[in-house]
Amino acid sequence: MKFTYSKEEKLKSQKQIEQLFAEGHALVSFPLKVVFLEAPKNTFNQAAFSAPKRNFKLAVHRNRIKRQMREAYRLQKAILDKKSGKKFVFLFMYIGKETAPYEVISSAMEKLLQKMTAHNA
RNA sequence: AGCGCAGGCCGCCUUAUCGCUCUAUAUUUUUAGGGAGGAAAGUCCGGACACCAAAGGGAGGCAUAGCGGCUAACGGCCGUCACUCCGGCGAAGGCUGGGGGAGGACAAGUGCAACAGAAAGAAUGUACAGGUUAAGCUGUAGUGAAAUCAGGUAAACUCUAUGCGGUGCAAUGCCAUGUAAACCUACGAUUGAGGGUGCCCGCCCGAUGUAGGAGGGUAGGCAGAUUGAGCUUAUGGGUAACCAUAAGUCUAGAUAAAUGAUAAGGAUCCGCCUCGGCGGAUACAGAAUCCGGCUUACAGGCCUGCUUUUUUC
Repeated sequence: MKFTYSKEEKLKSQKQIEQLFAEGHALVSFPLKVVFLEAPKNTFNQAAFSAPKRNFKLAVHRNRIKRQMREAYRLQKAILDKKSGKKFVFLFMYIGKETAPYEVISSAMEKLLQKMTAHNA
């Protein structure tokens, strides 16, 4: 297993994102929240990351949060692949009001991934 | 040397591991190299470029305002003068150093104005003198920068001169994919529906058309787009902004949006203190068509000029 996160693993389709909001399930592990949905047609798991402009006015802060979330996902996404070949789309959101150290984001991401694995098993 | 003011410059570094993106090279995932800023920000001016109707006339609106220069252009920059502020020298006239410097017109109209004063444009008071049938009718005193004499003010309306067409890369062109020349309603076919990126005129386009409804589909790629009023150095011209010539150089190019994450070490600053360590801090902030400016934010450090204080000679 490689710790990669390339273009194929980014969620881009606006249609899929709309569907995700409409039909997806949500899980929370502060300060992160994830919305996910099974996507049988996909050949990869696809993920997107967001930090709301309402809580983080500066682009620098939003960039940093998204980068840290992406890094945490990249290093720990192997948890998802242990089970069946089902593919999913995800949207990770940062719901905290202030920036957090990387360890906090990393451990929150780990919990989320394990919760999802349990939910889908 | 310290403090203050003004201006300019820099604005953390190295290594390792795991990743992202672009370009070459390989051709099946190797190898090599590039990868945020001085403000990338605010989107306030000016351009390049693109389209809108040949981008034409008018109304309206906006901007600028001593003089000279620079520039592709500007509301920017440079120089300079009137004026003005702070300091030094001098008895004084004045000389000198630094800072500010939106500064056309109040001889067209309208408006505004602290204090003093009876009164600052429909108001003529008090005292004295003159004068008359009578009367602020005349003069002086007093207030003030200014009193039937008019003055000040235009970053007040306004006037004058000059300039400005509009919209912006989500512009625009091409390729691919998909659907439906389907259905309903209204209007209309040269006597013109409707449209052409503010208004009026003019002009242009315009018929299997136009507008609306309901219900579907696509929302990918390429060009624009990263070589440009480019950057560095040298020489020459110019007080300067800047210009000319020569040589060298290629320096981000993403698109649900790369430029990162983690660890270790170092540097600078601050605090504690057992003088060797420990703890903390390292700002403002993230390219999106590209340039030239302006404005605003900024830990810490360096340089230059001036004022002032102290010490030494």
